[in-house]
Amino acid sequence: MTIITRGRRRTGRRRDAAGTREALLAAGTELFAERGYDAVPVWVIAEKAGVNKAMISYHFGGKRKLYLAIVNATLGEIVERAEKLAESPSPAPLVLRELIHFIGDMAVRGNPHFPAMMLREALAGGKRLERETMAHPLRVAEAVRRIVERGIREGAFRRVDPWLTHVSVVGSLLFFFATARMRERLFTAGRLPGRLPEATDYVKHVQELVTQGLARRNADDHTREG
Amino acid sequence: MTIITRGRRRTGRRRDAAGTREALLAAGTELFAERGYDAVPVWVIAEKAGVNKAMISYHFGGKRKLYLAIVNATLGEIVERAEKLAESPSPAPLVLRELIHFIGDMAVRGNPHFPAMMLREALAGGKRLERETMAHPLRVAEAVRRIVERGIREGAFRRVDPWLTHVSVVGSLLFFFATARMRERLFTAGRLPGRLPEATDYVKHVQELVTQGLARRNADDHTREG
DNA sequence: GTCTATAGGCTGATAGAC
DNA sequence: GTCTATCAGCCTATAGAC
Repeated sequence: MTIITRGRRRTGRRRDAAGTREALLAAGTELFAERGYDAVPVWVIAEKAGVNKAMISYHFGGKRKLYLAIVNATLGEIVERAEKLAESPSPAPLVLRELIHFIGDMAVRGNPHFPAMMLREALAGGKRLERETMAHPLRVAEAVRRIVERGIREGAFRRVDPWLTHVSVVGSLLFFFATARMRERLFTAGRLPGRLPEATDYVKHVQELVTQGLARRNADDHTREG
Repeated sequence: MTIITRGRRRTGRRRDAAGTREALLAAGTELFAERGYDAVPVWVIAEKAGVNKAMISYHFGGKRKLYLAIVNATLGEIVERAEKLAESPSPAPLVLRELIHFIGDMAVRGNPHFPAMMLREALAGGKRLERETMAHPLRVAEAVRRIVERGIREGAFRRVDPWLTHVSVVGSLLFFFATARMRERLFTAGRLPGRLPEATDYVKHVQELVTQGLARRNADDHTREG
C-alpha cells in the first residue's frame, strides 16, 4: 500500500508516479480521440488528469510522445484480439461475425474512443506514427485476410478480394462509431427523424450484410471458375 | 476578355478578384482535406494559391469562413447528384449501384479530397459547421433511404434498416478513399503485400457486397414476416 | 516528482501604404 | 484589390525552486 507523504493534493485521491502516468494516459486517450492531436493543448490534458502540465514532459518526454504511447496501447489490444480470432477453428463466417461483434463491443464498452483515433490516424496517413505503430492496423488487416481466405478455401465465401473485404468491414464499423457524435448532434437538434440507432443494431446489420454479401452463391463456384 | 492592367505578377497568368477567390478555394480544398483544418496555416494556403495571405481575410472574412465556403461548395454537388439518383425509376438495386459508382467516381476524378474532408468533419461532430452545412450529409442519407425503402417495397431487398444501410454503404466508401494515403505509405515502405487496390476495384467490391447482401433471400419474404 | 514562471516559436488578423 | 509590417494570443517546453 502506498503511503501519501505529502497531503497537499486537491482531492484526497492517491497519486504516485504511476498514478500520474496513468491519469495522463486516460485523459489523453479521451481528448485526442474527441478533438484530434492538434486541437488539444497540453494544459487541457493536465487539467483533466488533475496533474501539472509539466508532468507531460517529465513522464513522456513531450506531448507527441504521450500521444504515441496512447496510440500504441490502444491499438495493441485490438491487434491481440483480432489475431487470436484469426486462429479460431470455427467456420469462417462465424469467426467473421465474432470479429465484427468484438470491434463493436470494444468501441462501446472497452475504449469508446479508439475508432475516432484510428480514423484520425488513417486520415493523417500515419504521418505522426513510427514504424511499430504503423504495423498494428496492418496486422488487423492480415487477421481479416486469413479468415476470409479460409472461408473461400472451405467453400463458405465466394472468391472475394480479402483486402478489399477487410476495408469494407472495418471501414463501415469505424465510420459508424466515429460519426456517433455527429448523429447525436443532429438528433438533439431535432433534425434526425426516428430514434438514434443503437450500436448493437448496427453491429447486427453489418454482420448480416457481410455474411450474406460474401456467401457463395452456387453450390460449387469456389473451385476454379471461368 | 479581361485585360491585365498591371503586369507585376510572378507568372504571366490572369488574376483578378474572381481569380484570387477561386485560387484560394482550390488551394484550400486540397490542403484542408489533406491535412485538416488546424494543420494548415493561412500562409500555406496563400502560397499555394499564389496570392498574399491577407487576401483570405479580405475575400472570405478569415480562415474559418474560407473553410465553410469550401465545404458547402463540395457538399452541394454531392447532394444534388444523390437526390437526382433517388428519383430514378430504375430498379432499386441498380440505382444503389449507380450511387456507389458515382461516389467512387467523384472521389477519384472530381475532388479526390472530399472523402477525407467529410470524415474529418464527421469526427469533429460538425462542430465547425453551421446549420445549412450540417443539412447536406443528411440529405444524402435521405436519398439513400428512399432508394432502399423502394427496393424493399418492390421486393428486391430484404427488410433492412435504410439508415443503417446508408451508414454502411457511405462509410465503407469514404473509409477506402480517406485511407488511400496511408495505404500508399505502407506500400511504398514495402510493408503491403501484393499491389495497391484500385478505386474501381473497390467500387465494384462494394457494389457486389451490397447488392448480394441486401438481396431478398426467399421469393416473398418482403411481405409481412413473422 | 511536482510545481511556477517564463522563454521562444508560430498563428490569424489587420492597419495602412500603394 | 493587393501587399508589407506588425500585433496580440496561444502554444510547448524547460529551468529552477521546492
